[in-house]
Amino acid sequence: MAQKPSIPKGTRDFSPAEMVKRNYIFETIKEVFRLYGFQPIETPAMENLSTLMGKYGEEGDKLLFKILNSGDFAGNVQDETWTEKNSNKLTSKISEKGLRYDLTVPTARFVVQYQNEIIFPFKRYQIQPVWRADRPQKGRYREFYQCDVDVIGSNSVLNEVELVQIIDDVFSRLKIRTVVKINNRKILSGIAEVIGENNRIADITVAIDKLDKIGLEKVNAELSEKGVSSEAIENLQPILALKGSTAEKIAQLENILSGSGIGLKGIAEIKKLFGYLGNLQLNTEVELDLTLARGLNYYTGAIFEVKAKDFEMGSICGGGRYDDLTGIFGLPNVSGVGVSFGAERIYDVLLQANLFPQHSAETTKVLFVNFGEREEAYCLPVLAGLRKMGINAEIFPDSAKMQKQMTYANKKNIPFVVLAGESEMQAQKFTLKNMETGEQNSVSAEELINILSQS
RNA sequence: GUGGUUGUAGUUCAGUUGGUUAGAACGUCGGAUUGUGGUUCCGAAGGUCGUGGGUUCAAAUCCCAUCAUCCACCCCA
Repeated sequence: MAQKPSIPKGTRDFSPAEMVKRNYIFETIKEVFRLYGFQPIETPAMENLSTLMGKYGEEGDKLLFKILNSGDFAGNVQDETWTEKNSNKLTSKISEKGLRYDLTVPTARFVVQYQNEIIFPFKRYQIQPVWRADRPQKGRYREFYQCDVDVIGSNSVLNEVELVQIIDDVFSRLKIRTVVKINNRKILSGIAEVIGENNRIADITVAIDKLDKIGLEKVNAELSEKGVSSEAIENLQPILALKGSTAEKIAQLENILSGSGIGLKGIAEIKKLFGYLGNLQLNTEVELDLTLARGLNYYTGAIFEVKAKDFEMGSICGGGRYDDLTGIFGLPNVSGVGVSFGAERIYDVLLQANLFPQHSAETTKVLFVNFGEREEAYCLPVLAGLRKMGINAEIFPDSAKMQKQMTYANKKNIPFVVLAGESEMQAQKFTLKNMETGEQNSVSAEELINILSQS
């Protein structure tokens, strides 16, 4: 046996059966995006490293896949650069491109680059793979798809409302019961301000984020370890302990944050958002969750996270608002708000719950068994008629054994088989077999098309 | 980046204190069945035991190295 071929760690092949399922998710998501007026863009798999570096923090830079320069990349490097063995320095000499790490930064680049052509507010969606040189583990890959939908260039809370509607719409169609958790960065900033730790927002939010994971005590321990004063931690306790309905939480927070301008601004936004959402007939639950911080530190307003009920699984969708999306590329004061659907995790949920449709537009509906040349000729016009009606149909290309052809239909999960041999030809009929019930009928060409276009 | 796990047939895995020719299930192919699949029965093909070295009369089994894999942590989707 020759050496077994393989693919890089953390990457995957997708079989036809898997692609049918994946496309079901992507198509459902796209349909909903279009329904709200979003249009697709695509950007290249690779970006200039100058576009990517420094946008994801120090960790992120390490997790970027870098592309070796073409040609004689080593020739221009000075000897001392090699011998110094400083990877960072060396990298900049031999690599100037990298694989995209997410879709947000390329979109920001896109907006800045085409700012004079883009119609604002820019409502775009983008479904493409991204790459991270992370160490893969369960449910985490080095190549995976992101399904982003964003509105860029509008500060209106109406966008947040519509994003929640989109989330509701998508998961209703996929039949996944969800709860949408919402928070606001300004409230978190307000909290930091009120407890007197203005510039420790990052540490505080990261710690708060872990509240339901590691518990109150460990969060407090982590906070003091990070250098947050014990007084501030003390002041934080009533906030962490907030209970009750969203409306009740908001009322209490309004009180607590009365001394913080930014905090009150956040309250106002949240109030408006929940006010709108309250009047909509949503299937999903929506709640204010102050422990929701998300690691990304560029969010400045609303923060979203969607969890699947009935499943032990991380979030299946998340996002938020960032007020200065494009500033780093030289276009300040452009706000963006969006969410990203986690296709891989949604796939796992649908698979576990057996929620994928049995047959889709991408599977064959009917197979014609091949009995020989004369029979082939007899079948071809009907086959063409079926396809004209938009029915996926195929004929087995060789007059192989019947058993083999039936097995083929069975494995491809084709629901109908047509048998047309000598006796059928004589009677100008076709035998239509239902592969699920085993039942079969003799029908004319016209009836065949009628039956298949209706079932 | 840190810690651990496992590498045996296409796949999932057995394989005794080291001992003759390395097994099973599923899958594949063929047959029972020249026009009937998914359920039955019979048969066949398929392995340099991840790779390299060492210990031994003898290694899938013990030791070392190396590569790969999966899992957890950090972080994230």
